[in-house]
Amino acid sequence: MADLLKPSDDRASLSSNLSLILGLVHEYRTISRSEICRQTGLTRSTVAKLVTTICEMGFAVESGAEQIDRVGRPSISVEAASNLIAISVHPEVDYLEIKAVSFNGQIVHTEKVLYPATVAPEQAVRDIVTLMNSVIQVLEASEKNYRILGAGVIVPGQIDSTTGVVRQAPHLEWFEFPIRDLLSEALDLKIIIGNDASLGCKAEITYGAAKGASEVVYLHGSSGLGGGVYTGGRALQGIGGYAAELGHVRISSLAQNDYSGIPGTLEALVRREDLERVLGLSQVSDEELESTLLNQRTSASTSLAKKQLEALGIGVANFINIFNPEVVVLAGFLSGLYRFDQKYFHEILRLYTIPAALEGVQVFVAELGSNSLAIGASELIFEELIADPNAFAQISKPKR
Amino acid sequence: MADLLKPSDDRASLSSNLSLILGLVHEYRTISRSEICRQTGLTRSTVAKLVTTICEMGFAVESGAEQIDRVGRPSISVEAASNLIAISVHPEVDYLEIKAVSFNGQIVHTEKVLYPATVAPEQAVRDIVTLMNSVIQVLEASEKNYRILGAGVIVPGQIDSTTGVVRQAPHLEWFEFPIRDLLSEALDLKIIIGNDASLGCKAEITYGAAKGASEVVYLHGSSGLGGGVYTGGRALQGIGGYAAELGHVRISSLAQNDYSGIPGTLEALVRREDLERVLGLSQVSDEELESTLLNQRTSASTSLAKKQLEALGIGVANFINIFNPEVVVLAGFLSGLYRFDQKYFHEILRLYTIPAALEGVQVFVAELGSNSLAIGASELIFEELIADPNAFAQISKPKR
DNA sequence: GTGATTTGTATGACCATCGAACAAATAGGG
DNA sequence: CCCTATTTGTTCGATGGTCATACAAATCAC
Repeated sequence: MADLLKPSDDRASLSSNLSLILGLVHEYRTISRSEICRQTGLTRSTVAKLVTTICEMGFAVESGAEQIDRVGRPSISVEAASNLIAISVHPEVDYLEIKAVSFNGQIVHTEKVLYPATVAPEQAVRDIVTLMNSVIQVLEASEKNYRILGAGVIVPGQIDSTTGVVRQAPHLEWFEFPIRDLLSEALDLKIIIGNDASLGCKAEITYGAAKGASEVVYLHGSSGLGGGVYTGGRALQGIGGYAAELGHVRISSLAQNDYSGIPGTLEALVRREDLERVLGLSQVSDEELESTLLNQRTSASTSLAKKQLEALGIGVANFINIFNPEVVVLAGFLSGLYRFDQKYFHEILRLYTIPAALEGVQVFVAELGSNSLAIGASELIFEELIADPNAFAQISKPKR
Repeated sequence: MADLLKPSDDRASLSSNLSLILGLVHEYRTISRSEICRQTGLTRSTVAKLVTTICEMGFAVESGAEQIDRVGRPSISVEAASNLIAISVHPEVDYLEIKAVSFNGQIVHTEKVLYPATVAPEQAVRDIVTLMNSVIQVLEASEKNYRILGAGVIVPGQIDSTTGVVRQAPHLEWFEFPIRDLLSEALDLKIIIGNDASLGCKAEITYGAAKGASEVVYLHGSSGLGGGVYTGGRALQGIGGYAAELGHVRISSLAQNDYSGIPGTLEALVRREDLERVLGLSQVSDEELESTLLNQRTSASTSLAKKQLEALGIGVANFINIFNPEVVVLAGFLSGLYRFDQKYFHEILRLYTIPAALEGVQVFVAELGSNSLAIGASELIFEELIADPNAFAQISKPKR
């Protein structure tokens, strides 16, 4: 049970209709007041009052009416503020990338550093701090009156989001590293960390291939194989936040290990590097890998791709039986693998799923490109804003 | 997005604090007003008013103070009404059982019919109607002023709960059978159908081994192998309600099929009938099976049990990686299998899980015995009452 | 222009909840 | 046995978010 439930807030994140509307404004970037009425079921008077509040708080602006061509008085448009910024921080094996994302979904600034070799986490933190300071300087120098709300860190590995500790990120070789506190101390900024695949999933649901879906299984293939799951419109967290480790699900009796040392798992059987090797590639982008895979089919590459597709299909079939999702999103190099032979993939699904669970499922490739993770990371911060706008309001509203 | 969101109701089931309190009363059977204040965070005045409303509606009664031995004025106890009844209906291969469950959790009446052979679904419906009428008659003859709110049907198979259709129940040999509408028409009663394992899971979470846990994986082994999952305190449904088919998750490359024709799944590898055969038993209860398994260990039975335990362990390990649950509940004959060699089972878990996901997990055997499913089915009805008490209030409250 | 339609605005009313003040009921100590 | 501290129930006025109503404004179609 909820130990201490304050009067008006329900257990969910949307404490009030203020949050509800603010969320809509953020989601749609710009939305008319009448549309807000329709979506929320609130009356015009209530919406008017709440929208005014949101604008007074500086989270949105009312602009002149937009849509025409319809009978009736045109409705006022509400636009998400463009000066509210959440920063996404993405440390990877061979680079460090920082992007500034505005509340209305624009990437307003990007900085990137390439790493020739793996760096220790302490060094990475130092690099993040210098790069962040540079970003902050640029933003503050602008005339647009930017306001930085916080930063979301994209971690390719298992994290404890409540403590802000990276538990293990095998590729980065980070283990039990308290990155959140280190960063928030050094930068005096709200920091939230998130798993890379979960953030990609969040972004695809909010703005991409799975837009609006409430039951989503997302699989992201890069060097490893990560996953994200939404059920009932909420991210699958688990008790410690380690849920949705879909790459480490065992689907075969084979002895081949994955990066976490578990044999016969999806990650052990569907490997980007094996595809690269059989195609004679190395260090290529997902797009290059895909085009080579699709256009230069050899018997060796076809055989491998089909083997991987079968494994992927069995894995996805399991997830369909488990989650009965509305949408399955394949991201990273999995998009290309899927496009290699969609028909075969769907055959595998039919073979290994309960018919009832399969029937509503749609399989999509990811839509959002390189900004997907950054947008997901920015949502970490913006979700907090939306859940409790008052905490972020600059001008404290006059008491009475 | 919620299409039409009425002012005060949030998207969750708990529309108001009235529901919140009614849910507490139901969960605790009897709870003091001061305890309600603590649990909800509402003020005494508000709780007083809401509790009065609940009592006026006939869903609870206020009895004299109970607890003593503490300083201060003793708090008034609120008891869930004992005359509100939800009926559970359980058609199985070899029997049909109906139980009447009161709002305060008592089984007030039971009727059971044995089936020598499988019956057609149409015949089963006729039997249910006659048996239900008998139950209704008994209850109405009582002086306790029983009020039947509806019936929950326990289905051992896949169902569409929104349409009330049994999609496929292989053991019963029921396919695409609209049992809800047939029953509600014949009985003029609210009918809700649920999957057996999901209902068992619900019961164990509300009153059993997983009490109070929000992230639970439940596995029930009988003739087949069913599952139930709770995440974020809510049942995993999926888009069509077919989620949590944990028995049909493939974990091995073996060719052995399960009841749904999928090879290498948990259900195909962990089979009650195989255990019975190796022990020279047939048609025994779970308790008998367990005691024989534990006390008469032969090399053949040990080898089989260990093989099954390994398969079960791999399956559960997968679910741990996927859900990062707080509690795993093993029910049916799986309890006995687990008790056969817990240590071995946990070794398997360590082998096939991500350490971070495993660390918070507790494995329990089911606590509730034969009434578990009936209680889960009754919850189907009582949850509706709790979500919208006004719809069930007999005396329409005076308008002003 | 006129009417129909849709939306914004202003105002009063409603209702759930809070907060404060007081009464009631208990335990423990002198 | 009375007094105090503590906890809870009760009452009543205040608050604040939302609704409903009436009216004004802005657009289209004729």
